[in-house]
Order: sequence, then C-alpha cells, then structure tokens
Amino acid sequence: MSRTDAAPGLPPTAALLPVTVDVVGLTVRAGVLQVLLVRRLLEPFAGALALPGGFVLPDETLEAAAARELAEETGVAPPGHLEQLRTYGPLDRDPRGPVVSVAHLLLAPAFGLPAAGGDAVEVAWHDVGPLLSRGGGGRTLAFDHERILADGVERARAKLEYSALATAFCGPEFTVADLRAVYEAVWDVQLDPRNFHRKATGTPGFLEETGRTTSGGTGRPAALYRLAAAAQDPGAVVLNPPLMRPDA
Amino acid sequence: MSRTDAAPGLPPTAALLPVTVDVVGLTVRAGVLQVLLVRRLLEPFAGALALPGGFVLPDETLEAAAARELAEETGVAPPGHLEQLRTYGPLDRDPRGPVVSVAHLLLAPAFGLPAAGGDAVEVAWHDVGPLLSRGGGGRTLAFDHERILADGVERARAKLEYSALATAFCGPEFTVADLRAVYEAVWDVQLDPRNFHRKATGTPGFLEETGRTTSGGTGRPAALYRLAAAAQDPGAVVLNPPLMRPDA
DNA sequence: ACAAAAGTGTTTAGGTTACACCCATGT
DNA sequence: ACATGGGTGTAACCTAAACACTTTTGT
Repeated sequence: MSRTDAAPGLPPTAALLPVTVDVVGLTVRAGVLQVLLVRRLLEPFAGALALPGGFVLPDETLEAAAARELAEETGVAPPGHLEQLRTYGPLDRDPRGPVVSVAHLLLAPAFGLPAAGGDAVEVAWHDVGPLLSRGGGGRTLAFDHERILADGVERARAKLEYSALATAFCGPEFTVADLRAVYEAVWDVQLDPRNFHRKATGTPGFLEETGRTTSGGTGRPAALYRLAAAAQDPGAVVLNPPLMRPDA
Repeated sequence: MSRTDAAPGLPPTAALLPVTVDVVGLTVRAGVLQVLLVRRLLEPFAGALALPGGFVLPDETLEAAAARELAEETGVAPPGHLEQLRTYGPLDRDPRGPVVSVAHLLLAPAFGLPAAGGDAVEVAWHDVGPLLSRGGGGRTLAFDHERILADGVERARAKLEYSALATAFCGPEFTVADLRAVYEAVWDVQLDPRNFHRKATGTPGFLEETGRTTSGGTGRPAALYRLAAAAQDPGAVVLNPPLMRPDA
C-alpha cells in the first residue's frame, strides 16, 4: 500500500486507503420490505447482486458520495432519508486488497427505476426476506454485502421504535393504515389496527392531520396525515413513549 | 490527492484517503463521567486536548487500530468494551487536508495511567460535563473531537437503556450500588436505590450472584454480582424490559 | 342491506413510582 | 444504641393488549 508522499503535512506512518460508500436502500412495496440491488458487470463477483456504491471522490463528504452513487446507479435523485450506517474493513472484504467501506442506509418510498434492459446497470428492488434467511444456502450477495444488509435492516427495525423514520417510507401524505403497513413489513409482525391508530395519532410531535381524506377505496375513507411540521428530519423526532415492537 | 496506481485492480477513479481512528474512552470515577484525553504535542492544534487516535496501518482492522492506538498512548492494554461509533469526514476536519476518521467508543473501568510527566504523551481522565456544556465558550478540543465526544456520550447513554453495557464500567465483580452509580453518572440523574435494585436483579440475563459480599464499609454488606455468564459481550445482552432513563 | 375499512370506548393485565419498612454491619 | 447503607413489600398510577362497538363509505 502506498505511503503519504502525496499528502504533505501528514506523518509518514499514515497509510492511504481506498474508501468506498455502499448504500442499503430499503423500501416497502406491496407490504414487503425490499432492498435496492445492482447486478455487477465487472470482476470481482461479476454477475452477482450487490449493494449500489462506489469510490469516494477526494472533494466530497461521505453522505454526498452516497447520494451521488445512488443517483448515478438508479438514474434518479433518490428521495427519502439517508444516514450513515457503519464502516467495514479494510481487511478480508475485497479480493483486490484492503478497502474501507462506509455503509449508508436509505429509507425511501418505492421510487421508480429506469426500465432495466438497456446497456445501463441493471438495478431493481428485491425482497429482503430470502436474502437474509440463513436456510437459503450460501452467499447471495457480493463481498460482505449480506452482512451489511443485515446490519441495515436491524438499524431500520430499531429506529422505527423510537423515531419518526417510518414516515420516510411513505410519500408526503399517508394514512395511518399506510404507516401501519410500513411497521408490519419492516418488523415482520401483525399489529392491531385499532391500537396502532390510537398510538400513532396520540404520540405528540409525530403526525399532523392534513384535513384531507382518501376516497375511492372500499370502506370508510381514511384521514390523510403528514409528518409533524416542526420536524425537518424524521430521524430526529424522538417518539416518547416509543412504539415498541412485539416480543415474538 | 493521489490516485490508485499503487493498488492494482482498483478502478482509476478510486481516490486514496488517509484513514484514522479516534477513541472516545469513557469511565466513571468518583461518581462522575470522565473521558480519556491526550495533550497534542504537534501541529495542528499543538497544546490542545484531543481524543487519542492515529492512522490505520495497511494490514490491520479498524478495531485493531483503535486498540493499538489506545495501548500506545496509555501504555497499558485497555480493559472494557470497545465498539465502533461512527465515521467522520473527509472534509473540513483537518487543516492539512481531507482525512477520514473512524471513531470508536471504549467503556471501561477507571484503569491506571502511567504517571504523566515523563517525555511520554500526557494522557489523563477529564470530566465530561464541562467539555460538553455549550456555555463554556469556544472550542475546547482539537479538530471536531468535541462533536465526536458528544456523539459517543449520547451513544453510551442510549445503550445503557437496553443493553448490559453499564457492567463494562465496573470491574469483574460489583455491587448493585456500583452499577447504580454508573447509571447515575452517565445519565446525570438520581435513581431510587430500592427500585433500581429490584429492576437490576430482576432483569433476566443481566446479573448473576457471586455468593460473596462486600465488607469494611459502613452499613450492611452488599452482595457482589457479575455479568451473567451466558453473556460474552455485555453489548450483546438485550435488556427486556429496558431500564429506561427518566424524562427529566 | 351488506361488506369493508376507519376510528372510539372499555376492560384487564403488567410494569413503574413512591415510599413504608425491615436487615445487617461498623462505631 | 445508633447511624448507615442494603434489601423487601405494597398501594397508586400508568401504559398497552385485547376486543366489543360505532362510523362512513362503495356496491
């Protein structure tokens, strides 16, 4: 590995390492938790599924790099909530040598992807369940991305309990049932609609009525809510008391 | 910044960055939360207090680098629990240029430090309170270490609620009062000794009686406990129900 | 009228808080 | 004997789980 002759001022013991960002992009579609994956075109792991990501450029922050890679690989500026997850490496990750990867977590509504099939990178939503079930056999994702995905899913599960991050999976306006579907998909549990409704609408600083209602579906129209206006970042909203996931 | 001509196989767009580890080393002494700080001898920020840390070597993991830097700067192999905190940078952190820093969190009993005063680095425990109070005026720590410290303290506070990490601040055997002192120092609250005792001893998978008791102090001797034997890593123990910190 | 989903009220069980009280030791 | 902290019991309160019930729409 090269030494720091290119970075004047740093001590000669400083090693330079390649730094990448990887993104665990989660969404809820059709009541199921899904993750954004790309098909790798190059070695190593050519043909395998992997998390979107790439190398950090010298003049950008880590979060900017994550957002840029997402935009490049999906073709759209991704909506939703982006936060840092944790950092992996640099050993035993990439057969080419030591690489540090700063993983990020994106929680977003199911946004459209450019029709896969051109010569662009193949990128699509995949159900999370089969990727994490240990019974499924060997490695299903490239590098250590299976572990990073597991860490990302666990982070998302934990954060739904005590923050307003579930709203990041919804559009700007949503019903209590929409929100409950997010909790049920991420936690993989069934929640009582009546108790959930009382808890969600009763938690101060969480939801705000828009005044509008849904129409067209079967059954009574539902009131539309948005994230409380005081909250800029849904990840910063502290739910007190928290919405606890069931033990089972 | 240099390109990756030294790392064959990596694409030419990959930038190499200096990667450091910094450690927020917390302990509880005399009922107060304290942090391990070093006095910087070199520019930048010569003379200022900083978190211990240094550059990652090319052939070690991030956690190994954190443990090595701690051992080098304190002169002893640090006990306690070490985990990754989060990653900062690379922009606007170091006047010498872009640097990525992977911060770690150490929770440990108050271990002895080599008598400061030789030609070694000056390293000592400092009260956390004054370093984080915003009223204290300007920057008290080098680089962005004040923010990293704040993040580390917040992480420690949160983890005491739902994990057995408070035991990492104690020695191998401790009384319930010792453990309560940890919670009171980290959370900066007063807890009811009777209710805390019931909660701590009644939480399954948390504490285990050694059979021994203290002696010598005033008052009735206290039973000595250790972390439940089933737990290898106190950070992995899930307290259910959690020990919640008071609202105030 | 009926089905379906939204939303409210009520009961009950379990956990937390506050505090009265007893226990075991040093002085 | 008394002070000091360790440890147990208990009643009031609070929250959440379970579920009966009402409301409002589409068909």
